[in-house]
Amino acid sequence: MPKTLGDQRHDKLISFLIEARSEAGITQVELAEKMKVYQSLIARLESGQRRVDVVELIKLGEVLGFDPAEIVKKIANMRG
Amino acid sequence: MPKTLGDQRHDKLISFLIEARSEAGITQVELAEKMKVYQSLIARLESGQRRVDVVELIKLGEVLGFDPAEIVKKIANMRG
DNA sequence: CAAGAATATCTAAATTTTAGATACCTGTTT
DNA sequence: AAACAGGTATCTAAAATTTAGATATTCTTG
Repeated sequence: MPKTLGDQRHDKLISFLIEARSEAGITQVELAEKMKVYQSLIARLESGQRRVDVVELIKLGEVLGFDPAEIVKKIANMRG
Repeated sequence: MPKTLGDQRHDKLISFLIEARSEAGITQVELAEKMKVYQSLIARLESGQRRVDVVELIKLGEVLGFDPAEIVKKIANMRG
């Protein structure tokens, strides 16, 4: 298992991303298409088996319509 | 070379991180110690050969004393 | 220019990520 | 209840990335 994983903040990030996709009303397959990756990758991402890099978070924000800085602010205030 | 690399936003992120360490007045070795990684890893990071994950950015903010949300906001407003 | 500090580069091993296939739900239709 | 469908999760092997550690290079500053 990757390293940053298991960190509370990573978990929070993940649940935020899942929520964001849900609110955007699109499926993993659709999100994958827009991000030009495979659905299995999105599944792994959302199940916390993969880290999210900063630029990727920004891209996800563009696709799903959320403000990446917002979520960073939220999770930054948690204890690791 | 990693994927997100070469992205303008990644480059901007990197230069911000370098600047932040410089302002914090610590060396790569010291930063590495605080982050519990090797100096070579910090060097790779700062030379843009490695992605920065979201939780890592937050930790860097804690160690170097910057607001991670701030930098995300800044670079999010650039074109990829 | 020498000495030391700081940063960069290299390599091989370890870890992680990926595509692609396939399996697993959870409804729904017949 | 069986067959189907849409959506998500899991598996595997290959590809890509990351890492530690060693070593080299590049500053500084006396």
